[in-house]
Amino acid sequence: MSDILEGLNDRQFEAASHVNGPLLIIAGAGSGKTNVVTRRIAYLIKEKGVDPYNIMAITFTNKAAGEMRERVDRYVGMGSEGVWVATFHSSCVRILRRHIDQIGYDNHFTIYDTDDSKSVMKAVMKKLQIDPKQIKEATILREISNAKNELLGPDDYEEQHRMDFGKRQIVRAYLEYQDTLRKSNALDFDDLIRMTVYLFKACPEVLENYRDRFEYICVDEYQDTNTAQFELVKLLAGTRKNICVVGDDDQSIYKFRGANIMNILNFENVFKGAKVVKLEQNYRSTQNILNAANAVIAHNRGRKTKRLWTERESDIPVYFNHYDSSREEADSVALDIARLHAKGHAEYNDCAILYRTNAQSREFEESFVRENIPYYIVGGINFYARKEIKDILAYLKTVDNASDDLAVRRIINVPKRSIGATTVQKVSEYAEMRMISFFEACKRAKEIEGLGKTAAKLVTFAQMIEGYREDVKTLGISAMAIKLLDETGYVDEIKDADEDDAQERIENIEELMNRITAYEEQEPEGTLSGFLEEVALVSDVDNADQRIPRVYMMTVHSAKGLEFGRVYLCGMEEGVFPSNMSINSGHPEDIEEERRLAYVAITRAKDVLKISAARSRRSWGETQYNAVSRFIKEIPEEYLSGDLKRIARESFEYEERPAGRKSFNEEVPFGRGDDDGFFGNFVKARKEKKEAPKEIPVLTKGAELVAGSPDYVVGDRVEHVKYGCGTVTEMEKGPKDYKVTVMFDEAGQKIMYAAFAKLKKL
DNA sequence: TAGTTGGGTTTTTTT
DNA sequence: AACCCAACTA
Repeated sequence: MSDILEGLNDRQFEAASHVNGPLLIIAGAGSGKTNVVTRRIAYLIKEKGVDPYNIMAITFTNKAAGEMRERVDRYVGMGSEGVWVATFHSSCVRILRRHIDQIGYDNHFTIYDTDDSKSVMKAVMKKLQIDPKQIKEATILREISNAKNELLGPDDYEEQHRMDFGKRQIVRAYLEYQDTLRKSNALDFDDLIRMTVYLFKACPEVLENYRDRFEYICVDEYQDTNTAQFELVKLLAGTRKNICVVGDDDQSIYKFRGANIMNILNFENVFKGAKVVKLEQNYRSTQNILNAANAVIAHNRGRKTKRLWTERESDIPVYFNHYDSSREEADSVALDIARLHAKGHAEYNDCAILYRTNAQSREFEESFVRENIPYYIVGGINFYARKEIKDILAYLKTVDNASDDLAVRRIINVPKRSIGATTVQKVSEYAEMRMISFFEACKRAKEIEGLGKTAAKLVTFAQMIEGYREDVKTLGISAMAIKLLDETGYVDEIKDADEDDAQERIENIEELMNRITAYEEQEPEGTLSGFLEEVALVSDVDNADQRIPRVYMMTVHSAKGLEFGRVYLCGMEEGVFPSNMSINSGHPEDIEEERRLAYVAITRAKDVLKISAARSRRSWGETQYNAVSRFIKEIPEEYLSGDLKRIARESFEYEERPAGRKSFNEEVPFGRGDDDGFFGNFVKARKEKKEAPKEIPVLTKGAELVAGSPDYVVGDRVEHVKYGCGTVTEMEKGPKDYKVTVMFDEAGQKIMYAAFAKLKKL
């Protein structure tokens, strides 16, 4: 027997050693599925002589893809890079970049994110005079997204709803929306999948090409696939049907995004004769945690019955605390972590705060700032969704693809160039009439009537952009971007505006510059399109480096696929988790999805799980009083410590020990006194702390950039506002600025521009 | 054209 | 409470 599969348990071995024909792996949380999948790939290559080039592994997140890549490289060694490991979306982009011209698009297409789609829809509704009060743009976009996930293009959708007058407006909006995208040479997220399927169906020779290549296909998180993705996989699998899917029906939590749980439940019917393997041994959590998880998920119907078990016994119970307010909940969690950390019982990056909605992060953030605990919020406002980042990206997009009207219009007057709405309107009309892009119309502004002096400004703008298009070719992306930031005066404008978040916004721009240089470093052949593509497809979770010592806060959705030593599952209340929407929808299956979500949350914890709820919670202006979540009541009391009737103070009477022994702790740091005076005092005492006055970094203005060379050299120790201390390992003089590489003690290696980094010599 | 103000809306989750 | 947009004013 081969040593590639050594150390696997029986079930894992059975799955990993399967070679031909369809295979369904039902992999419970923490059952080592990535291990099984990657070992199987290694086994196919090394033992069965399969060429790495003939294997494809598809995931949902870049993070999962990255992990898989790493392990495949490790097990396979030489030649492993031939294996196609990518997310659904990036796989499709790769394919479309090569062949999309065959279905009438330009290969230089832009990818629109959710925000972009929203802007387009707004404009569409205005044009079609659809009243946003009658149908919300979000409703239309959701409907369009659903249609696309079901592979219905605008024409198919129109056909299907020909007689449906209630949907008349949506049909019109969809047609116009798609038309706008096409003119801008843009695809939205859903289009990436849909167009690839369309391409395969329209051009059999292209499909044939990929079918020949991908002899073995493996799909991760299969329970999250939607109809379009399923179709894509089916097309690629062809008649060979060497398809291996891995998933867990109990962790299907993306129905709202079109995921079709039937894809996994029906797999055996669609792929007759499929081998099915269940992985039920969990290598992550303690038995107590699994007991709670099993108890909750057992309340769902329509699942493939499965029961997780482990060899990890532990004395640490699952905690439940019922606080008086969400404020108290946040403070207590922060205090708990602060105390454990002070005693050396917990590392910050071992801890995660999980909640149902992003809005809940706020209170935790406040408490953590007060306690001086480093934290990181995953998701929420995506880094790339911030205004200043979107602005600069719009510049880059304009440089990359001038037909992207959305991007051009976003920046035409940012920073202020005295080009107002009236002018934009006139240019749009002109462009529309001549069937040219907005940018093209700007170039010809002199021909447009009634613009007066603004015409010259438009021409200058267009020339400036075209200048940068040349600059990318000669200088590269980052140097062009630096030049752009400098010449447009974008950063200056932020500084001059003197808003109190100026510092933060400049730091964000700095971070964007870091990411550009990082991209250039990683992909020496990289292009501007390539960078923008990565930006569009990389999410926040992908970037969250769990090795950095800080507490991680995120929604349960974002936490899927991750694990933490200590998990604080917060806001377990009726109306929050399960959400009001799911309770009131009238569809019992919506509650089941919430329950799966709760199951995902619980199974993130390795050693300690602390669940909490609050009696009162402020949410949009009003105080709400919620009952304890039904999911908590589904956990038998013997699995919980601190029952529903007891109160906050008891959470701190136990201090868990690494060995797992329970012991009483006399000091009650946070007990409720005889009455409720303590809470107000507590908050007041902490509020005193003052923040250091904000300092705005000195940067840009070409002169300063070139003149001031840094006061440090290679080998020096330096300090960075965000990354802490590190050693300079490399310095390279660029056209405008020094490019500095620093190895930070905690944050790892970063490449940055001296003017932005503001490094302090130590 | 740009800045201000008031009113209405918002929260489920995301590649 | 916070954000976004439209309408109004300078």
